[in-house]
Amino acid sequence: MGDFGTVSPARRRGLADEVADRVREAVFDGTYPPGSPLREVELAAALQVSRGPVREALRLLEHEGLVHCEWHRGTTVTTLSPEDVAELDSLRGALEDLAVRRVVDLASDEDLAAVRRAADRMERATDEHTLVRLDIAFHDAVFAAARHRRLAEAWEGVRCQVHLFLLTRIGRSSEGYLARIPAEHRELVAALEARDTGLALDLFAAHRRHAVDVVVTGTAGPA
Amino acid sequence: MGDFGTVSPARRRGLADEVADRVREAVFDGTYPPGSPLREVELAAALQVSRGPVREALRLLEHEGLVHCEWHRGTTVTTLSPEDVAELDSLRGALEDLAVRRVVDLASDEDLAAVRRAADRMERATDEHTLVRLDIAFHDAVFAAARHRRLAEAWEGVRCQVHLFLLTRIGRSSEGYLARIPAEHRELVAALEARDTGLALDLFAAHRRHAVDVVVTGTAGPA
DNA sequence: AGCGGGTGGAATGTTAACATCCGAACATCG
DNA sequence: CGATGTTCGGATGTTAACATTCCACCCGCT
Repeated sequence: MGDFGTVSPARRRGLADEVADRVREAVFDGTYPPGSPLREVELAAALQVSRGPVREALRLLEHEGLVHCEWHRGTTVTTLSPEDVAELDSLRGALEDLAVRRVVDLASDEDLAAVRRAADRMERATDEHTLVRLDIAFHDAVFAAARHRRLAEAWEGVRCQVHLFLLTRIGRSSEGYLARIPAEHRELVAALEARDTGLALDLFAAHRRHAVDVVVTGTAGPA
Repeated sequence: MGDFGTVSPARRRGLADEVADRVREAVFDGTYPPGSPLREVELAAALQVSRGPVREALRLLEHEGLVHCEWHRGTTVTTLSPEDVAELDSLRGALEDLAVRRVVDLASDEDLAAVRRAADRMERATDEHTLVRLDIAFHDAVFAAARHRRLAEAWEGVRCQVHLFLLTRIGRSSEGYLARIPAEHRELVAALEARDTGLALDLFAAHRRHAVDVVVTGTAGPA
């Protein structure tokens, strides 16, 4: 079952990455809602590390778009305006189109299997927060299957913001979310496995459209 | 002549940004060729600052893809393999396609004028290095005209690598470069100003193609 | 009351010293 | 003679103290 043949990278990470992970989780857990200030000394004290790694982590999170830093004014959790959501969606579309094309053209069967597993995992989700997490994980798998390092890095630059956006989505309308989303992703996987570029592109575009519609119109759209 | 009406942001930058600029320039000047190690203490001593800002600057440059850091092993200037160039080109294509579409659809006349000025500036270039610099500046102007903050940030993630790539290009074949490139950019501007989406997309694609062809085939292509 | 300037506090930016880690060269043992 | 263990040097990772900057509050003036 495990992926033998590809041993774990076993690379030692610095404290900064660890701190970044913790803060990221805290933001997604709702501990730090959008707009909250993230003071370096507080985080340093809470995580029992010095301010150096904390600073580094905050800069990393800024590059991920999760927080916003201003000179001598501190960092706050990003709040996404409707314009931000539009920007995010268009950029994500450009990246995902390329990813989908590459997956269809030259993804290995193991990569596709990993994508399918990520989709399957969504079926067993019980609450919306974990479903959002698994949703992001699914798209991570898609970008990983594209086998394009720089593309995956570019996705990292919007990944957390999409997560944030999906979080506001479940705040607006969670009706049928748990049932609808897994089915939608099943279709995406099917199109990918069928190696149907046009269909996959359309389905992914529709998938994104559904997400923004909920936030923009405030409803789940036409049933 | 100057752009009055839009006052300079006048925001104070930290030392890290200053250091990053210096190192970037040094890399593009050839002071640090690809593969060179960038030691924190050396840079700190040379720039008369402490290691803190230098570390921060190096992390920034890593996000720009200009250098590569490894844990407890130091940072080195990026060396682009042929696969890297291919990755770079495809990602740049995805970003530039979106940018071109947006410029055609909703760029102001002032934005287009700025793009044209950037193209005009290339005519007066005398040596290849400054031409490369102006080439990058031209594409900066295009992304700026797209009025899409996140897209511009994504471009920043490939910008320096494209610069690096263009530098290797002039190393391979500089024949007719000084005369050809400005003309090519003039066509790009014309297509943009004509608001012809299809033509602009094609010309930008061809423009990218020319660049990679030089490096991949080792010649300037069919005369 | 409204406004301008000064002041205090708190947070970030910066620095220098300490701890940790990796790699290469040398010595050692089979 | 080859492989393994060790040691040494240099670099990065981390820490705590110092300097700078901003914001909010308050005071005095008009």
